[in-house]
Amino acid sequence: MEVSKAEFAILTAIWTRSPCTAKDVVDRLNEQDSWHEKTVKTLLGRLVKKQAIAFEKCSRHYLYSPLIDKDEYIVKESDNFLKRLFGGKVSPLVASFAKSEKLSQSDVDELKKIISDWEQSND
Amino acid sequence: MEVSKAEFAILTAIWTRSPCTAKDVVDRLNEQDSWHEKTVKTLLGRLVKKQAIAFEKCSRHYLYSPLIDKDEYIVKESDNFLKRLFGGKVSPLVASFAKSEKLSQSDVDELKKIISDWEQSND
DNA sequence: ATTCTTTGATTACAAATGTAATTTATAGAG
DNA sequence: CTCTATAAATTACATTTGTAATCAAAGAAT
Repeated sequence: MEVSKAEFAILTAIWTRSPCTAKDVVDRLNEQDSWHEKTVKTLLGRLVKKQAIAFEKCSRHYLYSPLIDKDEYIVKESDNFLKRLFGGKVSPLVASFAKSEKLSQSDVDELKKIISDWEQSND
Repeated sequence: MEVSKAEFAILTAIWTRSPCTAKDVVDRLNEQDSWHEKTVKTLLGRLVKKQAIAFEKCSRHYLYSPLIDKDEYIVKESDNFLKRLFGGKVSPLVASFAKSEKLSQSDVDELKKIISDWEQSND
């Protein structure tokens, strides 16, 4: 199942805290960018149709909840992306970032931590 | 400037070796997947219109070349992707991969190499 | 109970995308 | 010099996407 970029933004807002109303989603999104309420409603409908989210009626308004797991979805998306651009591996992406001076010391520190944790659990 | 996924596949084939003919692109793509010649021609046309590639006539057929730099484009795309899904940083992506058991020993080795190179040039 | 207001449902619509078929021009064959 | 095969240009068309406006139903206010 595929969600578009705009739909993904909606989904992210729902992942943040759910169940939530359409209004909640609009408000949450508008902390960052400006979304028209009608647009958000449309996208919520599309996400429901795609079975990415579900809703339950609560008197006059709906409460939306995710049907797909955030981590799972994000890993799948990342995997697709890496396949398209980097032969499916993370390191070429990191290398590319390093090469274009987009790695900070804190990025590197975090990477080192991730690696040491990985090594810890892979002995 | 934006290129779609299908257009990106074409562009990648052109980056591999250029200048090259439409036929070259089709052949190169068909080593992996199956692309219809007409589809490839359409996409070449769209890439020309977007000024992502250029062509020069060589008697009856065209020779295509990229107008945008591969590394630059890939970094920009990666940056956009990371912004959308990971707050713009690489480490959360790597962490996500680690968590879902998608990191191999060789990936980790490569990451360590990238990090040590980075530290070398950032003292 | 009737009207207003809010919220979900339906409809709209252009641009982008994937996927090709048809038309046209032209280099090469005879 | 004419005909044909091939490559590029043009046209096609359904689907997806972004972005809303309009329609309809159901509580809330009076």
